[in-house]
Amino acid sequence: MTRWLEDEELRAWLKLAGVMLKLAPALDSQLQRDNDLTHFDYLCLAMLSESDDERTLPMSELAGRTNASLSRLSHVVSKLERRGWVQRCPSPRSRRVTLVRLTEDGWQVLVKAAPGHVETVRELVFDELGPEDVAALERIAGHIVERIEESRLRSTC
Amino acid sequence: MTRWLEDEELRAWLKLAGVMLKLAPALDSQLQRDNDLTHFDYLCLAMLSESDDERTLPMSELAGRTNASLSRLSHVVSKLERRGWVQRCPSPRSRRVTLVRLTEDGWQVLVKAAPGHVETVRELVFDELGPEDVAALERIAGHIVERIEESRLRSTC
DNA sequence: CAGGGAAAGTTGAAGCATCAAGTGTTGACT
DNA sequence: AGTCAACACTTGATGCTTCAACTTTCCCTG
Repeated sequence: MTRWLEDEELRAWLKLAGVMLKLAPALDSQLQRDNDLTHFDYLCLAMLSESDDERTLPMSELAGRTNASLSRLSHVVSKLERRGWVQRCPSPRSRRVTLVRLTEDGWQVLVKAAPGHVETVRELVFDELGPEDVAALERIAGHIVERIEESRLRSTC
Repeated sequence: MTRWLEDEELRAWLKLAGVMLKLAPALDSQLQRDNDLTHFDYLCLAMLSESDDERTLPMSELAGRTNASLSRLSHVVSKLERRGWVQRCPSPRSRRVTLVRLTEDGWQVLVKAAPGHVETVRELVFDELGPEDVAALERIAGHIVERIEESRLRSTC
């Protein structure tokens, strides 16, 4: 008794799949070429830079803000730490959380990479998109993200 | 002289990034668990099944329809061929194209996997999305995909 | 028709992501 | 005070993706 997708839905779905399959590689490719960074690397640095306290966040918090699993984040933080852009340190609050801090070098890398990345995002997404489209995009994407989170909750209970 | 993103744009962008980072893994996870398939594996089988002639397509055509590089596709087709779900054969038209054909076994796998996958897509994306949202999604996603393709053209010329 | 360049595909290596299993830590309940 | 489940990670193995290099085949242009 499967409810198949309507024509309209199917077309929208194929386009959305196209975005998933093409946008991430496109962003990766620009950042990799110009700054030897993954889009996910960039996100980590950016989220740390925007945290209030000393550019520092607990692993789980950073995982939440970057939409990543703790495992994925741990591997990436190790890489960034090897490059000296980030530093792990114990939390004074609890011995099971480890804090990640953006170093000065990491901040410089971010400052250097940001303009090109933002330019790419503008070019691929926002240029020629009217304000009502931006609003619709935020609404729809937000809705999808919420549904995914709800569904994860349901499956782990 | 970087034109940074407006507040509205930034919020929309973070949500869209969330979709990229969460939706693909969510789809992969369901298909992997229930059918030992990647979302990209599924797309390949599905695109072959919908081709007119004998469930057969040239590699490049399939790469186009699945938004993948030829290299990525080649590796995946090798895997699917090992499992007996797909078969490579030479094209009668030209000796440099290789055709990929969906086998009966591959068709059965697709038939078995489809309901669960469609159900997941409904649950994560389309349920509770009005018709005008679906239309907006198609329009916006289509726009982004176009811009990515244009930008690839520009950079290879 | 000869050569050169582009197109179609394959391959191997390197880097990423995911999964499952592990360690230590904490809070809650008895 | 002791136990036990849940939390916050980390690690190593496996599989997937990308990248660069390569082969074949085709087309075009002089």
